[in-house]
Amino acid sequence: MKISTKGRYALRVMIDLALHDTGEYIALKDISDRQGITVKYLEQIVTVLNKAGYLRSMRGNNGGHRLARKPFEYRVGDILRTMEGDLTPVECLSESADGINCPKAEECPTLSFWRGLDKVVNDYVDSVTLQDLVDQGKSLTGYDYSI
Amino acid sequence: MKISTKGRYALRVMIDLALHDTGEYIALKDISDRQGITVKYLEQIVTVLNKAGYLRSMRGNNGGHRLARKPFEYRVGDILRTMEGDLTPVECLSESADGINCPKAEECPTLSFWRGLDKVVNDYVDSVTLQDLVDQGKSLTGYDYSI
DNA sequence: AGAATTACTAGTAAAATAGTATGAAATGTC
DNA sequence: GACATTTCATACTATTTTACTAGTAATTCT
Repeated sequence: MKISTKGRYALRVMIDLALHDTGEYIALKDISDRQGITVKYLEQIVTVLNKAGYLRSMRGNNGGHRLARKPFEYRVGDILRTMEGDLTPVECLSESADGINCPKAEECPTLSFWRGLDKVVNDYVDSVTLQDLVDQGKSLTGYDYSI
Repeated sequence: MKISTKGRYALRVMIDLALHDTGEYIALKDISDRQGITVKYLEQIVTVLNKAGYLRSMRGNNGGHRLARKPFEYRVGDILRTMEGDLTPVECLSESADGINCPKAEECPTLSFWRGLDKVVNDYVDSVTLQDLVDQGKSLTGYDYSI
C-alpha cells in the first residue's frame, strides 16, 4: 500500500519546477543538486511527465524542463496516477487493457468495499493541486528562496 | 499502492468464517475448498490473525478456527493493518521501531499531503466492519448458504 | 567544432511478494 | 495406544517489482 519513489519523486520534481520557475528551462542537474536524486533517475521520471504533456522540455545547451501549465492546473492525483499507472488498491479495479477483470465480480463480497477505498483515495488526491503543495513548501521553516 | 494477497485473503477468510459459523471449529481444508487458496498459504494467514487475537484455534482432530468475536466487532481496518503492517502511503509515516523518521520532515512540502492521504484511507477502512462485508456477501446473487 | 543537455534502450542488484516444503505437536476416535 | 487429522513453527524458493545504473544517440546553443 505504498506509493513508489517514482510517484514521490515526481511530486518533488513538479514542486521544484514550480518553485524555481523563471520561464527558462531548468536542467535536471539543478534539480538533482537540490533534491538529491541522480540525473539518471530523474531522466526516467521526467520522460513520463513529459509524455503525459505535463512538461515542456528542450534538448541541448541551456535546455531542460519547465511546467507546461500553471501549478493550480495540475491535480496531484493526475501526477501520481501517471507515475503509478493507477492508484487502485486491488488489481480487479484496474482498467485492464484486455478487458479482463475478475470473473467472480458478481459474487464478490469485498468488491464494493474496495471500490469505496478506491474512491476515497482518488477523490482525496484529486482535491489537491500542485499549487497547494507549492504553498505548503513556501510556508515551511527553512525554505530558501535563493535555491 | 496495492493491498497484498495476504490482506485480501485474510478478509476472505474472516468472511468465510463468519458465514459458516456454527460454533464448531472450521478446518483450513474447508476454507481452502471454498476459497481456492492452498491450506499451506492459509496457515500463514490465520497464524497472523490468531496471534492478533482475532481467532480461536484448536489443533487435532475436529480442530480448526472460529471467530473470537462477533463480526460487527471487527473493523476491516484492523484486519488489514494486522496483515499489511500498516496502511501508510509513504515510509516516513510508518511507526518506525527505531524511532527514525525522515530528518527533513520539518521542511517537507509533501508531508501534510501524505498525512491527509493516510487519514482518508484509515478512516475509510475503519468505518467498515466485518459484518458489513458479510451482509454484502449474503445479498449477492449466487450466494449459496449450503456451502 | 564542442560543450551541454535531453532521449532512448538496456541492464542489474536488492527487496518484496506469493507462495512451497518439512516436520513437530496436539487432539479426538477407534 | 495406534492413528488420522489438524494446527504450529520454521525454513526455503521462484517470480515479480522496485530502484536504480550504464551507454549511446540526438539536439541545441555558443
